[in-house]
Amino acid sequence: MVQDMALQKRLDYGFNGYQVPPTPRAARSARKRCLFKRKADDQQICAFDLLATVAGKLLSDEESSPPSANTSSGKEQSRLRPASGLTTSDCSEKVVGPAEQLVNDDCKLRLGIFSPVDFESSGFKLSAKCGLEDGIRKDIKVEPANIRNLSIITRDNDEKSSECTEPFARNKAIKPPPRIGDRRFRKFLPSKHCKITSNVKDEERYNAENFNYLNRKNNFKRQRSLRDYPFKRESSMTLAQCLILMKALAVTEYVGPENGTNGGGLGSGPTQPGVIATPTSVQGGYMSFHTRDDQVKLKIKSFRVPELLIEVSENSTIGSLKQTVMDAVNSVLGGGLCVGVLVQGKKIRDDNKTLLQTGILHDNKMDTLGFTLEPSSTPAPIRHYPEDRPAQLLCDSPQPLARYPPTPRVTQSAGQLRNLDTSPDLPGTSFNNFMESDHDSDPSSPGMSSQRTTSESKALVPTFTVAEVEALVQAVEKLGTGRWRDVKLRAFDSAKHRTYVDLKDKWKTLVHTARISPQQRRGEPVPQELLDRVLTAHAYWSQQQAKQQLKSQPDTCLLL
DNA sequence: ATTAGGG
DNA sequence: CCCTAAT
Repeated sequence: MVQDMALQKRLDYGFNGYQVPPTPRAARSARKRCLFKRKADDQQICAFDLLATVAGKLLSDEESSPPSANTSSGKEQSRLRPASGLTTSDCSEKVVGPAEQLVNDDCKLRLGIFSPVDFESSGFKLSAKCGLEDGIRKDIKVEPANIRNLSIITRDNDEKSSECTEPFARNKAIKPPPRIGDRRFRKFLPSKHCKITSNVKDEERYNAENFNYLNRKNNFKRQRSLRDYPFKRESSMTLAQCLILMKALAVTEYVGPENGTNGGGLGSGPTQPGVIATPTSVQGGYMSFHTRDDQVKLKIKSFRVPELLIEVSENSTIGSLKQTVMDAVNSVLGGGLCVGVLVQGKKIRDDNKTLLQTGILHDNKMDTLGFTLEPSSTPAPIRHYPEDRPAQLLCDSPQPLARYPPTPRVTQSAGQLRNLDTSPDLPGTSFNNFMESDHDSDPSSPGMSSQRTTSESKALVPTFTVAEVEALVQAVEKLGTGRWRDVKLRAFDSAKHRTYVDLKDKWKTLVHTARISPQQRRGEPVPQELLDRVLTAHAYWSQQQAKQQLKSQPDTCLLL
């Protein structure tokens, strides 16, 4: 069948992501790896060097536009989008070998052309790892840049650090990452030891996964807290009040140019908030473009969602309103949006203009810089029925919703970020998204104050992102539906908060989602293409299973 | 520890 | 997601 061939093609994908071990077993082997690593320092190819090499190679191949202040211009951005279909495997497979081979034409093609700033501003970043188990292995991967729980940390030779024995230690003091967005990429850098850490505080989870009784205990606790979590008693609020509450800030913050050493960022530098004109309905998405040195550094705290029409009855509960807005926002996001840029209220249409030409300078006033989300095709009016979603619904799925701050907030995910880029299909394959936060205590302040609130307050993300779904689908396509542990290892090894049970469950719901009509679907929409693949893969593997069973018991099913 | 499936 | 039974 044609479909089978298509599937088979996809199944041929390889994968070679690096892993931060999420399971105890993997953690143990990681320790082994690390021990080895300590002894093998000399042979070890620095991950950073590797990156530098790749980047430098890419740059030197790209004579037309040397990196300069202009590199983040629209012209550049048009090239930022990695070729769709880029996967970790695509890269890492190419990457094994001497540095020079890292970037052959093929790989370059797949990677797209990155300039230094692109690594962070394009929404993707490169990272690398050296793993030593049986020989030297080098993996490069491309991942969404807004993944926060992974950082490359350069280290001196001192290996006393706990990096290996505590693979999940929070790295609060994230040292300034190697200057990725930097023309120094053209050179090799002095060898430093890089490590990739996960931002996850994971002792408890580690234990929980390790021991059933602990698991139970934790589950019990969690359930209690959820049950006891009172749904906000805002029900008396009028709809109008609520809408006021939901008004978005639409603030663009300008963070001054980075002065080298200080990796801090959020609090530093002059901030010149500017409000975009007349917000209508808004979701407080968050994303940030980080660039370095002479680059403009922006932090976009929210986007206006255009043409978002919502109809709700005044009798609706806050809960149903939240859900409605969520659904609406998500459906718009899922439908693909374009990002528009406003400077002084004027829309900049010329994508080829540089920031410089547009007047977006690092020392400029940023009070008039704005971004918009624009529907790529048609506005999606969304209507909702008054009481079809009472507040109890939220209690049914408390995790994602219960903690939403008053302003409905859609967590900016890798997948959504991609959507902003209107890139239709871009499988990120390694997911280390979303730091875990266990602040059971104070869900209150949505936080505008301190250094890290913005990024960390949206930490709790139990819902699967589109990018994760992509990875899951890809893994299942290759491995089948009966090998969740392998799926986990293959595609989610570094995503500690996804257990194989999660993956299995997600697959179940995916299959279900794919079977129902699009209208009945809720939550962030999964691209139809993915759902199709789900169905195809599911059918394929079901068939395989059936065949296996037939083989094992041929006599029980006799053909006529 | 994993897998399969019901709730 | 949770829970359980069966591997």
